Amino acid sequence: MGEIDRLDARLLLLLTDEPRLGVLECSRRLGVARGTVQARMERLEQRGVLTGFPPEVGLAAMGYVLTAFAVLEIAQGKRAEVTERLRAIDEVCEVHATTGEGDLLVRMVATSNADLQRVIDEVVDVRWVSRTSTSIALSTPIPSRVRPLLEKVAANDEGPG
Amino acid sequence: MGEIDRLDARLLLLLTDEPRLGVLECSRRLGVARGTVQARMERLEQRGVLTGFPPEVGLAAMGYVLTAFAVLEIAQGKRAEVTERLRAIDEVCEVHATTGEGDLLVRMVATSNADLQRVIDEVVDVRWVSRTSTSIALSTPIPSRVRPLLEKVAANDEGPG
DNA sequence: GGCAAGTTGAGCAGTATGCGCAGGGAGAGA
DNA sequence: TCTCTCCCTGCGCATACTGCTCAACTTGCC
Repeated sequence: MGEIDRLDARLLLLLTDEPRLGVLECSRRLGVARGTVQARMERLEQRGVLTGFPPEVGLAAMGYVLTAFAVLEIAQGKRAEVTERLRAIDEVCEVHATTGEGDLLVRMVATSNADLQRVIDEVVDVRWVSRTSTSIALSTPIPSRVRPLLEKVAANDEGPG
Repeated sequence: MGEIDRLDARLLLLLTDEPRLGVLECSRRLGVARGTVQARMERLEQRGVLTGFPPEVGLAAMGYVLTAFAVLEIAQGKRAEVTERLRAIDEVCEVHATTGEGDLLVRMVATSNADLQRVIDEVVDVRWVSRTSTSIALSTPIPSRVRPLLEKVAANDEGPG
């Protein structure tokens, strides 16, 4: 089912490194026929492995130089309501529902300390949020990455490619 | 400097919705000349606003159905060492250095409960990690998004576009 | 043996890309 | 007001890629 073979992984790695590569160029680099690459990409999309090529936006370059995380505790059974309110806050960039001490993990961005204060206030003021704990991201030693997982498959001996 | 005008924002929104659009098609949709779109994209890349079009990989479809977050407390002054060790763990997908109770926020993935146990153990066993607190992501009500921030600019009255 | 799936190499029409160039409009400064 | 610069526009060109189709070959499996 959710199996990715070596060629799939090599293709994804190639696209990770040079996302604007065309199908033809990929086929040349991988040493396979163009149709094969086309077919692989279609299948990867169908399986939900390759979900698209969203533009990666550097928020810092847009002025959103601050990133913060908040852990929210919320009233029992109010997760849907709270997330809806959070969705309406532009600066909220990501929300996960989690086990453990907190119920929601929120990532948000802001342009300045004052702006961050405003955003945090908006988040905290959401109804049914009972307790919050906020941390500012000082740096991001490891930005979001998938490469190592792909490399593991690409290095595998099984499968063609 | 880090200013994005309305046209830039509309272009980024367009690419967010349909990332594989070509320059020509973008120019048609935005009602501007092709050269303009080319120039805008180059400038956005130079400024670091548009950093690329990385393939978005559905980890769940690849078998990594579990996501977990860990907050690590580490020994004073050992951030570099710890992040280097974390970097070597394939399943660690993201690390932020934060203020507050914890020092590092780690996002990791795994294929099963047993696998997650192994990954967590690897993370926790990193030297200089003194205390950890782990949460499993049950769902992701708001996946990583930038759209609202772009829309805010696109809706603005200032600037051409 | 025979079927199904995947890969290959080829071809074709349509279309996009990178590049250059001349002209025009808007804003800054003398 | 004149001038300079920056940006957008519209055009054209040669090259290259895309989506699609086809027949033929390999592989694994019933």
